[in-house]
Amino acid sequence: MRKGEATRERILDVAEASVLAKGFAATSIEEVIAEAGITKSGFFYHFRDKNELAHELLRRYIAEDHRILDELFGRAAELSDDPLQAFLIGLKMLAELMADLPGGHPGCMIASICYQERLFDRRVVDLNREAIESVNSRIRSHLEAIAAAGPPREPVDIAVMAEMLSCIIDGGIIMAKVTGDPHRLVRQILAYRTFVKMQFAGPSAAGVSPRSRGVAAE
Amino acid sequence: MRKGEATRERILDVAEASVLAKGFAATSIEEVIAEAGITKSGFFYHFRDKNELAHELLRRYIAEDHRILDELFGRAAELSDDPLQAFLIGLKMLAELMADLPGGHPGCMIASICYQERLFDRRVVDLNREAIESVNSRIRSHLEAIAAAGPPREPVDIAVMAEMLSCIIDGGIIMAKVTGDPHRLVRQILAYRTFVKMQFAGPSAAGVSPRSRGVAAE
DNA sequence: GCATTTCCGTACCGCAGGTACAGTTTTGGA
DNA sequence: TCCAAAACTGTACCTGCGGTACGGAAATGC
Repeated sequence: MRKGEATRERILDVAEASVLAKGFAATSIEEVIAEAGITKSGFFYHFRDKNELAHELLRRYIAEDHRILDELFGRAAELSDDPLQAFLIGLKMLAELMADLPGGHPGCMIASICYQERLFDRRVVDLNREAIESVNSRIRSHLEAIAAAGPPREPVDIAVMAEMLSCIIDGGIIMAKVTGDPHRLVRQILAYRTFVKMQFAGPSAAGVSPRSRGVAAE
Repeated sequence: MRKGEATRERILDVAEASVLAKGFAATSIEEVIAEAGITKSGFFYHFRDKNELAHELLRRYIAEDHRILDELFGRAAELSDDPLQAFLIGLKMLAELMADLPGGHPGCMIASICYQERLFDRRVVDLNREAIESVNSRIRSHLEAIAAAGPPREPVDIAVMAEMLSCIIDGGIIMAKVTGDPHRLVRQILAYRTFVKMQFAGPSAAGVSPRSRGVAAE
């Protein structure tokens, strides 16, 4: 039971790296089992077929993603009672997290699957949609709390601003991977942070509502 | 000669759609030639191997991309002498162009290749990097002209703001594809437009430098 | 110590990428 | 009109991988 879990995780680790580097179709089971140190029979003991591998790969990625985001913005909320400051702190911590990844972000599984839609059954595609909407929803709730204290400087839909972070991250990952410069992703997240700050706490908008000065405010 | 070109383009059309929907490895030559109405021998007459297909696919995509961007911002520049207004007009036209795509944007070839790096030789990978830097450079030149007339409200590197558009587009395409809602890409481009407008022409920054009122200003 | 879990070995099928090469049709130009 | 080049077709073949099937062995936990 415990040993089985470990092997399963090892298979998923190897497969995830391969999928993000070569795509799902080019991720050969032979290569995965060779790197994971098992046989083909061992692989098919853990996963019925390749499609189930994809499903579990995505499920695990989403769970980890949610865990990280919740912990990150949870800690940020402990550092400031003001929703805006907490969100800005969270964004800065997110940027630092990305900066600390050795070799840069390996890639977003959601984006990878998105560009190979036709390979997967509806369960995987639906899960992918739910995942991205779930992240959007989490971010949106933060922005709604911020907007409750005062309207944005320029009229931009809160939902669109929430989606923008997902776009910035996915786009930033691509930018970083293509150019070979991991810092590009970090810069983009901080640029988004500037956008949020300007929308809700720009110098000329100060005084509209009581904004506490948090550690992330510059 | 002319007939050969047409067949070649037809192959590339079919292959491009398949690559953006299933990935490169899963794009079977058998399927491409069936849809293009030729034989396998015919395919290998035009392309030495699958890697050359990838290279030509990317080359064609980049050329078309540059053509569209140049024409779009070129026309925008004719509508306003002010760099900021021209850029804002260009962004709005870009958003409209994306909104008019039937079935939404089919996907970005650069992003697709990025998530399958290890499949291709260095020529393709290098071309991909040059392509994204080239787009960044084009956008940056516009933003530099804008910044020359007055500093941004918040200190954000012009290069980062230029890269941000690429990120927004690539991220927006993914968001639109995964959710099945093409309009999400349009909204993101317009949100980026708002960011640029706020940075260089916000109401509280007015009067710093003479900004002409263009048709795209709201 | 015993059942369950966790894997190994082997043998096999079908499909697609890719190669090789000879032959055929189409096309554009002199 | 003819001819050479371009633009394919047809066939045959090799290789590697996804996937199946099934029997058995070793490790694990109670």
